[in-house]
Amino acid sequence: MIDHMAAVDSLAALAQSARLSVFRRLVRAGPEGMCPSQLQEELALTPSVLSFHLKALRSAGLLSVRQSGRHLFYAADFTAMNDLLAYLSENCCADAPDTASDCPEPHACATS
Amino acid sequence: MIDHMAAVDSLAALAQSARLSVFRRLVRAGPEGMCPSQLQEELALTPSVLSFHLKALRSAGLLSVRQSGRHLFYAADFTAMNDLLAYLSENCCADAPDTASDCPEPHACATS
DNA sequence: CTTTCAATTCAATAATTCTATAATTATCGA
DNA sequence: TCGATAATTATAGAATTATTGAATTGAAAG
Repeated sequence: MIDHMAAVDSLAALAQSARLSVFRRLVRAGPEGMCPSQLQEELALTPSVLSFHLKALRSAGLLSVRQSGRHLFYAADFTAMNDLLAYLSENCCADAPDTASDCPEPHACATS
Repeated sequence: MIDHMAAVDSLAALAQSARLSVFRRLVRAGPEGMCPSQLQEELALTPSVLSFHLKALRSAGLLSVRQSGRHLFYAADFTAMNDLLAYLSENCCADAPDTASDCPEPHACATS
């Protein structure tokens, strides 16, 4: 579902203050997504900084983009996010089954 | 439960190949944890590199340490991990409630 | 007390990543 | 077509982070 390298890339993409804010805003926004100008205003980022960070999130596979006229709509990729969350908790306590009773259940979030 | 800065720090700690391997190995190991010498052998890391990365994970609050004789035991902090997972999926699709039907359920993993 | 083993620290170098500014591409409406 | 808006790209300098190998601390065993 996701490999080690992809997980590192996703985590690196999220491991930056502005990018984490952007991603969380888009998670909140849902599948409709938002365009850079809205994000820019809400999060107080300059266009080029926002673009730089959107590109990083997109390269990591965490965002999808669609165009509508001169607006772009970025949306969180919920499958990618859920894969990442699953990867982090995978095999939780496999070597200590006695304590594994309340390990995390798999995530699932809207994809459409 | 976790704030923005703590989330960035945790993500940055995990966003590195060796560190992600160490963390996942410790997640698998459960609350008992493992000592650096075991990790070093299993993951093929030099002592100083391992120490460097363990320190980074510990600084981010993702690991706990206990001493036993001349061995240290590092263990994943499951509460910290679950807080991070929850932070990433928090308010998922809040702005698009129609599509939020299958948003992630909260995580919970062994802490003792 | 000396040796050995576990683990960390330190200093130097190498590599990556962030920010800011300026310039560029593309779309829409008058 | 021209001007304005949406967004990206380019580039360079600053800052952060990773790797290496040697030196160091500390506990345990003989």
